[in-house]
Amino acid sequence: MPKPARKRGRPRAIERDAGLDIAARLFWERGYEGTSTADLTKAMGINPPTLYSMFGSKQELYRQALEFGIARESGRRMEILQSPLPVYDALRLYLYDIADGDTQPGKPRGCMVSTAVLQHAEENASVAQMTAALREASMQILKTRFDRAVEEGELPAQTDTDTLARFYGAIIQGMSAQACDGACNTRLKQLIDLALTAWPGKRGT
Amino acid sequence: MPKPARKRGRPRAIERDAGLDIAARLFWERGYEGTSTADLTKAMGINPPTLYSMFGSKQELYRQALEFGIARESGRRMEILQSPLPVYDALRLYLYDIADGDTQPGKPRGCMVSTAVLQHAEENASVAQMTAALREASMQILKTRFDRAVEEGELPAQTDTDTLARFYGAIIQGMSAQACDGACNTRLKQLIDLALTAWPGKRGT
DNA sequence: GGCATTAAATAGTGATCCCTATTAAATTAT
DNA sequence: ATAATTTAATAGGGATCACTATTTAATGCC
Repeated sequence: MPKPARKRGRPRAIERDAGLDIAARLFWERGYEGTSTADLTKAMGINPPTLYSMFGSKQELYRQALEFGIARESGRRMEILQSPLPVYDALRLYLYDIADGDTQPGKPRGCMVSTAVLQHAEENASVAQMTAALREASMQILKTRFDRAVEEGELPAQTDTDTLARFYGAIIQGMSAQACDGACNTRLKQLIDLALTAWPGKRGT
Repeated sequence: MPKPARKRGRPRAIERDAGLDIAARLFWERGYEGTSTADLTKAMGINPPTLYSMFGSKQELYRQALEFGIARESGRRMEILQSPLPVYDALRLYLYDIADGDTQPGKPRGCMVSTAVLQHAEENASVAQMTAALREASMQILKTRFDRAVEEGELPAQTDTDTLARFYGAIIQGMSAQACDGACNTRLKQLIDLALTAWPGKRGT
């Protein structure tokens, strides 16, 4: 019989996911260096030892908060990108979804990863490497999708899929920067529409 | 007779411009929040009171360092953009120059402005506003050049010059982010070349 | 040399940084 | 009730943060 599964011992003051949600939001808005552990404990309603026993360290909490925040979006975005649609349309919807993420009402502007920890103190180099790796991975996902499109004859065989992926990666990063600066959803999508005119074979050639 | 013009009183330990050069480099590499006043005084070889008497505050020093750093490039870039070349060629050379700036050997990666102070602590909101205003201004410069091209018949009358400017602004911001992550000069220029295929009227239509 | 001037260095300030040794509280099992 | 277990809170440590009141040094002019 599965009992209420209530472990013995003092109950947690906050669930792990609830803590990660709060941390993700703070790091997202203020960045890694701009968010203090005092900010985090205060927002979670806990004291420092609780934070450290739950998450280990500030850096480790950031890693987990990134993972948590990404997990919420990656499923939907993968579905969009790997859908049976033509690769061009899948890419367009994928970029639109990112633009929506950059401009959600009641949430921080921009992307949690695209423009995070670019310039940083030396002591935070390993944190910067985390976000850089995530950016690289997201461009690899695009490249892999484009490679498949080449294999399936949707793109010319000589297409430079790597540059194509890094180009749309740059658009994603630029959108995040402009969203941080206050750009609205419509503007970001105008940007996407223009960027899509660089797609191989569009507009003649 | 113009004497050596040596003022009386104790000579400065470091000239203002030399100090700004060092500050610009540090802020460029580590960002505003990642650079401490101790970093700055140590690199300049001075003590805190000297820094504060010369520059006022950390924020004020950042403002002056940005101004100093921008002044070194803006002249050349304006010449490129306002040259008698066709606007498309001027834009290409302009973007190439920025790519070169993002990947100078022996200098920090990326751009001092394009990806600076995007996420930040609340207390640094006014600093973020400074860099945001500089980004906005640089896109306005592009738009103004494109507007002129429309007037001179180089671009179709119905061209959305604002979106066009924000699109190449996004490319500039994306290049800076990717340069921070280690992208080389060649990669950035491949990106530019692809972005230029979105230029109105290129590749048919 | 002595004075006025200018800018430096000394030696800190209180606040905040990330983090922790220790103690107290809240729960289930006996 | 008592014990065992699990987690939270108290209280503070050492380092660093941006910044400054005060004193000292280095120059040109007389």
